[in-house]
Amino acid sequence: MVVEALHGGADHISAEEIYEQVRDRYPYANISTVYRTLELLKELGLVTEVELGDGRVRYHPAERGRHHHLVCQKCGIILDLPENAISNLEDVLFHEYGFQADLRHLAIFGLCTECRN
Amino acid sequence: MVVEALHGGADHISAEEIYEQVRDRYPYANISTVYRTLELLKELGLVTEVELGDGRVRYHPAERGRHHHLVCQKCGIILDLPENAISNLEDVLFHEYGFQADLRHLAIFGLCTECRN
DNA sequence: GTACATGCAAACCGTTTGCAGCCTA
DNA sequence: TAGGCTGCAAACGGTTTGCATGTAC
Repeated sequence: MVVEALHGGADHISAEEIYEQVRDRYPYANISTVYRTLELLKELGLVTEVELGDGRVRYHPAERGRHHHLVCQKCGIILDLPENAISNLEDVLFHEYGFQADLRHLAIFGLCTECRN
Repeated sequence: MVVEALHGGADHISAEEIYEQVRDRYPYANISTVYRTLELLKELGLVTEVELGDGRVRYHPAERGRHHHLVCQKCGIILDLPENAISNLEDVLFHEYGFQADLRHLAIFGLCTECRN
C-alpha cells in the first residue's frame, strides 16, 4: 500500500501523507510501519528522498527518473526542472572544484512567475 | 554574545554551538534566548540561515556575503563556492523558466576530491 | 509602572526505537 | 519453532511557546 501511495499520489509525498492514504484502506496501520517500509524501499533503491524545505522528508519513486525542483517560497508550488538544465553546473563543479556533485532531486528556492510581482 | 559567537566561531554555526559558547561566558543563559536572538537577527537581515543536511539550521552573518556550499556526504567537509559559479544557473532559471531563484547559501551535496575514490 | 527580555519547563513535530504479540514458513 | 513484520507507546532531537520573574527606562 505504501508503494501504491507513492505511485498514485502527488509526486513528492511525505510519510504523513502516505500514512493517511494507507489508513484509509486499513485503519489499524501505524506510521512506524510506513517509515520502516520507506526505509526498506530506500535501501532497495526504489525511492529517493527530497527535502523541499518544509521540515519533512518527501519521497519519490526512483523509476520516475531524476529531476530537480523549483520551490516557490510564496505560494509553495513545486515546479519540476529537467535534469539537463543543471548538467552544466555539474561539469563546472567537477572540473573547477574537483567536487563530484550528487544532484539528484536538488531543491532550489525562489519565486515563481506568478508570485514574482 | 550571540553576535560575537556568530562572528568568532566557525563559518556556519548551529544554535546549539552558539549556545555552548554563550554558556561558557554566562552559565545561566538559556537556549531559548539564543533562538529568540537569532530570530531577531534574522528579521533585521543580519544573519541568514542555511540547511546543510544534518537536520539542524545553521547561521551565517549576512555581511560576510553570499556564497554556496559543497557538502561532502562522506567526510562532512564544507567547501565554500563563490557566488558567481552559479550565476549562470540563475540566468537560465530566470529566462527559461521564469523562476526568480533565491540562491543565497545553496547547499549542494556530493563527494569532495579526497573522498571520490 | 510599563514594556520588553530572560529563565525555566513543557509542548511541539517529524522521526526512530524497544518491546511484545502475531503470522508465516 | 524460528524469523520477521506489525502495532503500540515511548523516546528522541531540534525548535518553539506559555508563563512568571526580572530588569531597564
